[in-house]
Amino acid sequence: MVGAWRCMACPAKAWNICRPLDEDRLPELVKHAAVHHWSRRQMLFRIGDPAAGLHKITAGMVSLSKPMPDGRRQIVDFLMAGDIAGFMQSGDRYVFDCQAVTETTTCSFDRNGLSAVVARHQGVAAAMEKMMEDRVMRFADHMAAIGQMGATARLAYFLEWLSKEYGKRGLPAEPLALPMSRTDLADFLGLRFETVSRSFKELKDKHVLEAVSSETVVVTRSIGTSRSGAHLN
Amino acid sequence: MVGAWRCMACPAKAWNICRPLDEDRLPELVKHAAVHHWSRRQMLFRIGDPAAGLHKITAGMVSLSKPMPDGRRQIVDFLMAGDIAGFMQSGDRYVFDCQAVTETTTCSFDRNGLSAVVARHQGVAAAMEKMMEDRVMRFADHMAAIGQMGATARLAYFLEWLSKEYGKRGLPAEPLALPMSRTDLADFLGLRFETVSRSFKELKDKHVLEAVSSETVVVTRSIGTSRSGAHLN
DNA sequence: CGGATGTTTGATGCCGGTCAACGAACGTGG
DNA sequence: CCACGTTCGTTGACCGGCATCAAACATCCG
Repeated sequence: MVGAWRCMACPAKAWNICRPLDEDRLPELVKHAAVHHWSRRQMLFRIGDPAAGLHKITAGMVSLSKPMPDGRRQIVDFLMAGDIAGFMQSGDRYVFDCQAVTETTTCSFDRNGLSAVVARHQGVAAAMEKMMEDRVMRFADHMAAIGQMGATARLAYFLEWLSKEYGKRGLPAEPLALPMSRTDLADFLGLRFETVSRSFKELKDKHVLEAVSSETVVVTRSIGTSRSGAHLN
Repeated sequence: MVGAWRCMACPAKAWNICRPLDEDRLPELVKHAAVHHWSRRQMLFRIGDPAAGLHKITAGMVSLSKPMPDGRRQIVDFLMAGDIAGFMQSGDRYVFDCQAVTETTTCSFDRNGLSAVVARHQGVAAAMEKMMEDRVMRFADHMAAIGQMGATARLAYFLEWLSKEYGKRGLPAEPLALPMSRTDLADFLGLRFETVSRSFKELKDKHVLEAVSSETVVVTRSIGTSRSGAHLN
């Protein structure tokens, strides 16, 4: 349970379901919410778990993934401040694994409570719908990247996306923080972690990137227009 | 414009937006609809076109795809009887290319007219939402297949999916019709058409398939459990 | 029949997967 | 504080799967 006064300081207040609610209405939503904190690698939920609630990320990053029968996994998305994890469900079960990539705080909503708010506020319902649409389009883009691009181009596409996401949230994109491991990145891009590492090297050699550290880089040339690695695959 | 009496014979009546409407309510929806016919390879709409309407497929098959800057394309989905193309939009523009794979007939709805019906009927709104959810999950599955599976496993996964889709619609799944070209299949699976052809051969050699013709096969062994080609990639 | 289109099959090469070794960063315990 | 183990990222060597280039074949249709 959260006091609505807290929301005024919440960095995710300006996004999706909270955005359309003014100070008077916010308590309706907030009374169904609780702040949670998750440590690195902790699972927020697993595929097949009863879909207890939705987690709106207020800080940090989580991954959504599908495990494969042979132990591999496909990370389908990285979610950041303002995004909501767990609103996708089949029956009343979660359909993805959700794992904290960094230390993460969430504002977690009871499903039924949120449904009530959605039913009462057109703006909130529209926000939910828009999130779903955005996710479909994003999945399609990602699918196209994995299906059609070579390794280096996939990485470039990812860096460009990440940079934009940081920009939307007012986070610094230069240097660009890469909080996820090489393995996470590989599972996201449909590659092995060694290949991800080599692709970083190629971007550095082509002077598209400068490495500050293994988890921070500076993009020195516009990736989208440089067509870097676009000849691959 | 369609007479509601026609709907009684429509094979797609039992799906999504038409399903929740009884004979009395159907005309509300139908007055915004028009039957269209599309020939093989014809574009229903292109990415970036003003999103004029939604096309509910009553017979045939269409592909949804994203063109890449270098001329390649990623087919993100094949839609069949009962599915709706064109409800995904960014602003008021279509976000995919939609092309007829086979001769196709659609029942096409004016967007504003449909919106009015959606606003008035909870069942129709729920149907739209469910379609969106299903698409997200399907895209995630497809992404995982492309990202994690080898060529032959991807093909097997596709055949299994197609078989199920036919089953849902009461279409014969044995023999299994493959109306799309090898190129379409390649664009869907993130492969080249030669590789698709070779993967078919491998499935035949492993006695998972029997080829009736190049566009009709018989699945002789359960693909899902055979783990065919699952060792690849 | 001849041309266009689509599928199969072969030969070859390269991208990325696999296996392995090494180094950097970090935490723990002596 | 340093020795040690663990985890993660990098780099190298090698190889296999898929792309590429090419040719033969099948099917359809004017």
